[in-house]
Amino acid sequence: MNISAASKAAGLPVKTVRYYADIGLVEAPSRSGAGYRTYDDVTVRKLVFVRRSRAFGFSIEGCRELLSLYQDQDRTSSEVKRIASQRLEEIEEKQRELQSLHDELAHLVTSCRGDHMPDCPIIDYLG
Amino acid sequence: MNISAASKAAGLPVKTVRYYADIGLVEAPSRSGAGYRTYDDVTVRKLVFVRRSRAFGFSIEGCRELLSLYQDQDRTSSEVKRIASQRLEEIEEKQRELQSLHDELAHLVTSCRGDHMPDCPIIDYLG
DNA sequence: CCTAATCTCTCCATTAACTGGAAGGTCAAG
DNA sequence: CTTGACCTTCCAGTTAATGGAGAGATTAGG
Repeated sequence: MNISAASKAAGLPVKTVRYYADIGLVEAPSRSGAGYRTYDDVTVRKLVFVRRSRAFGFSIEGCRELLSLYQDQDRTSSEVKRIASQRLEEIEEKQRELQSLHDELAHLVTSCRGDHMPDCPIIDYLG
Repeated sequence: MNISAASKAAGLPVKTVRYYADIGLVEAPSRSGAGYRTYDDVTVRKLVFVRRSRAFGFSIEGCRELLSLYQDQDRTSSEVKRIASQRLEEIEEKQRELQSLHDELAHLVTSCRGDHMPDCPIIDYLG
């Protein structure tokens, strides 16, 4: 499988597929005579794994950790659960931040008349 | 006012204060004989303005735009409101994303037993 | 077999918004 | 006069890719 086929199979851009091998997130693929990367199904499955993990907002380092559990026959589900719970808490923290940001900004936007006059509670608040 | 005083007054790190002048977000401060930056109240107020705008998640370019409205006597509140509303929508979009992420991950975490066995619905989902 | 289009390669630069650190000059206190 | 705090510039690094140049490889059509 050349890189563009792997890219399609994994649902990731070609550049990203190369990048993930460059940083050692997945193993470097073997090369054809002309130096073309040749991907196998195992690596493609890891790429898919990384794509899904990234979609949950895991950092590359987090993906590295998850990948090693993915490949570890002796893992315990509690290890995985711990990592996922941690990420869940980060998401919840972010949600709280965003909520208060939202409420404050929404309040300001509501109180702004939005007319042709310069007076503006939003600007007043910021300044 | 030397940079550390301005930094404290603005509530921003010294490095950031320098940076904001470097990128032309606020005007470059005058210099003392020895080359020390000397800040005045007007610039400090703009730095505060930028800090608050950044806290709402406005990009530097967004801050630039807001700052120019801040200083524009002929602005209309509708311009400000438009920009703020736009940011509000971005926040809401982000909230929706985060919510579905949260729900999906929470579901997985809940369904994972978190014991000493390797079987794990989280890993299964990702792989 | 030739050519044009498509793939692929490597390497370098860029993005956003800072942050960290090195090497060195300045200033105020004791 | 020295110590320590403060200031300067410049360069590098952070995250996770992405864009592009320039060059080689492969494939499809004629």
